[in-house]
Amino acid sequence: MAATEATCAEQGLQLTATRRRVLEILLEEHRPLGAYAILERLREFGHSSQPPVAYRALDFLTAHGFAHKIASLNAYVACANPAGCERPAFLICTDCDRVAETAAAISAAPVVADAARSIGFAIKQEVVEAQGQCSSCVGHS
Amino acid sequence: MAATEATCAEQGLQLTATRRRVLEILLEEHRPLGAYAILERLREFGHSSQPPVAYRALDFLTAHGFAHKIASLNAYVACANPAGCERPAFLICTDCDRVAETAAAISAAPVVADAARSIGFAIKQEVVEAQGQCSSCVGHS
DNA sequence: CATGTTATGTTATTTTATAACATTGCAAAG
DNA sequence: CTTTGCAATGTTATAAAATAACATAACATG
Repeated sequence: MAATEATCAEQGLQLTATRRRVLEILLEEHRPLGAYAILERLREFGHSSQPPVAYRALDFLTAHGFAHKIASLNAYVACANPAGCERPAFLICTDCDRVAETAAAISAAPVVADAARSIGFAIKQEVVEAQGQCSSCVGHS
Repeated sequence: MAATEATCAEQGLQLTATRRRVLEILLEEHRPLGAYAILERLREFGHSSQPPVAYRALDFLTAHGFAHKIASLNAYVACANPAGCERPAFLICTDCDRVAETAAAISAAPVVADAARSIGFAIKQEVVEAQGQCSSCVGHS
């Protein structure tokens, strides 16, 4: 949160009440939340709770790297490293729904990078989302 | 298609009319189609066109690796290598919407594999989707 | 104060996906 | 053969995720 505030101050970004509240909600739960789950939480705090409210805040947060969308879950998480977030990759536990975030430089997968090069594909962005079991859930099933 | 038929025969899977038609539709367009676009095409062929029809066929095709879901697009493509498909990765052109499929062994990204190992995360499946420009679209903008 | 810009509020709708239950077709067991 | 069970399909309804479109507010700057 502090890191996010600092970045916003530095770059002249407006961390408004709604945006801040959405980020706080994501930080409190440290697991992926759907936009409508976030909306419910917002409603508890007296904010307007129409879908665009949540989506606009999420657009802001994800555009600046303060939060990320997990495409395979249609859900959102706070960034684990807002100070220096680069090309994140996610480890999603299919048992407890928690998500670990790790850094993964672009084209972190050499096989993919090679394939891209060989067909002249210019990679701009990569979505890397691994699913499996986290250490607390391994063996529990 | 032949490869898919062979695999089904081998493994006792039923490539029924609807499932076959959906796969044909995906093969004809070789680009990602949304479930409702597929439904529209199905309707042209006199099939029932309620959503579950398409989703059930897609569930079958994706479960057995004959087609894949592109999570970042909420769309589906035919598998480019149904004979021996392993952990596919996708190169998605943001200009022309075409998708190239490449093989990417699990944990193809060493950075991610290392991170997973260090926190005891057991990877089962990876979603790797790169976005950028394909060779025909590079430069055109 | 007028003007432009950025953020919100609000209504409605679109797009994506699934729940739930009825029906059919077929193969194996009795 | 018939009935029992299963896999696939049909159908209705609804849930869940996302956006379009337009109105309003808040605020800095000329």
